[in-house]
Amino acid sequence: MSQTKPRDTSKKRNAILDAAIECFIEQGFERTSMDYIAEKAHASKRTVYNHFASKELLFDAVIARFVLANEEQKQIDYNPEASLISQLRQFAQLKISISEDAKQLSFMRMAFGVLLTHPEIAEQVMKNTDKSEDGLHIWLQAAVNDGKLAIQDIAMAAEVFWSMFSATFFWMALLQGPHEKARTEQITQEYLETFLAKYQVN
Amino acid sequence: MSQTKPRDTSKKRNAILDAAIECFIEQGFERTSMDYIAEKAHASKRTVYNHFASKELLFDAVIARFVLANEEQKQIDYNPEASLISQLRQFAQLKISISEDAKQLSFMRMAFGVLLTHPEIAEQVMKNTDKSEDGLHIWLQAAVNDGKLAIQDIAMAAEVFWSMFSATFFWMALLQGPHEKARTEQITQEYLETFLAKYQVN
DNA sequence: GCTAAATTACACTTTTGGGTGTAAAAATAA
DNA sequence: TTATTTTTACACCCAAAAGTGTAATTTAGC
Repeated sequence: MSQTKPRDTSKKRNAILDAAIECFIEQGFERTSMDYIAEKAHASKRTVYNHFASKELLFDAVIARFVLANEEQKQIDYNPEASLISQLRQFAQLKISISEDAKQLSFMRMAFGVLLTHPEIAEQVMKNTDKSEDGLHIWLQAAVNDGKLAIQDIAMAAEVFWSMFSATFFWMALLQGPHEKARTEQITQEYLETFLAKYQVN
Repeated sequence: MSQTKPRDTSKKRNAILDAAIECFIEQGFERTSMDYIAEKAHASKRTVYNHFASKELLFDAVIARFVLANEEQKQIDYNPEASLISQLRQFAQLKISISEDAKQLSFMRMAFGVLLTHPEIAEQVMKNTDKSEDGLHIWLQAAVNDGKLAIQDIAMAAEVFWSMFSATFFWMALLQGPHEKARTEQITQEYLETFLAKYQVN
């Protein structure tokens, strides 16, 4: 009779994930060896493999954890008293703050590098990421209901909004690093004005 | 007396580049071996190394060649008779057509994957790419001169324009492949209207 | 045809790194 | 304490792939 004696192995597992995420950011996926991860995690390579059957699966777990840690939906509530532009600026700030966080940027750079290079991993990762409701949608709907914005298609308007900010503060930042502060504000202002020129009710 | 007898080695060199570009697209940079490139180029590995001292340098040459081949500046001339939106749609089409060209998209995916993963290569490549004047700038200036657009900062307006289309038809296409035709037109229309809402003179 | 340059075949070195097998040691629930 | 699980140390395997040295062979300019 084999009795199941499940123990809590999450400590080592987390130590390994911590080390892995650090290594991947520091050296990139390809150049990080499993030996090095083990060393940083104060674990034996064998233990790493006991927890994660392959480097790919370890990478998947790292991504999953990162997504989990950052999926706190920062919702900005619609405030009929405040100006539209100031509230929209807060949404923009969500994207901008990513481009200002060197650690997060490094992680994204690494992750997308891997995803572009390894389609099979990309597929795995995409499966595990459910597209959650965008906080901007809710805000836009509220502004429409309040008669301040005229939008036919909320999803489309959100796409207009995010496309501008993503291109500059995510994709470009990925390649070139963060922007200068003055320039960031200048561009943000222009994007916000453009968005409102289209959707604001006169 | 050593007489120089320089021969034309561009044939083999180009065959190697052709093979390399094909291999990199097909398998990605990391997974392509120099042996395989040599085989596809109908050359010996030694010859490959005689032309390109390392895999990195071969990659650089591939990028340089691709940039060269695609740097034909497609300029759309300003036409005071035609509608602004129809002319701007032609600029948008430049970006969109990239996202519809599977081969080019594959190449971009591979190239950016490498650039994100290998910062040292990225640096090399960036050095070799001079930022050329954007055709849109010229068009926008002409439209301003014609009194049809009101733009303070041409470069900024161009950035607004390209950021929207790049995010959707370049970066997203890189990850997700091309968009459906109907959706492409819908989004394009919305982006163009947004741009004109901001800059068109009433 | 002569000659130097370019190319080839091929064997070889070397490094790297993913992944495994195993037996001993450490940790932990009961 | 005991029984079971987890972890460790460590030796190994193995495949892939970058890059080199060399001598023979082909090519092309003159």
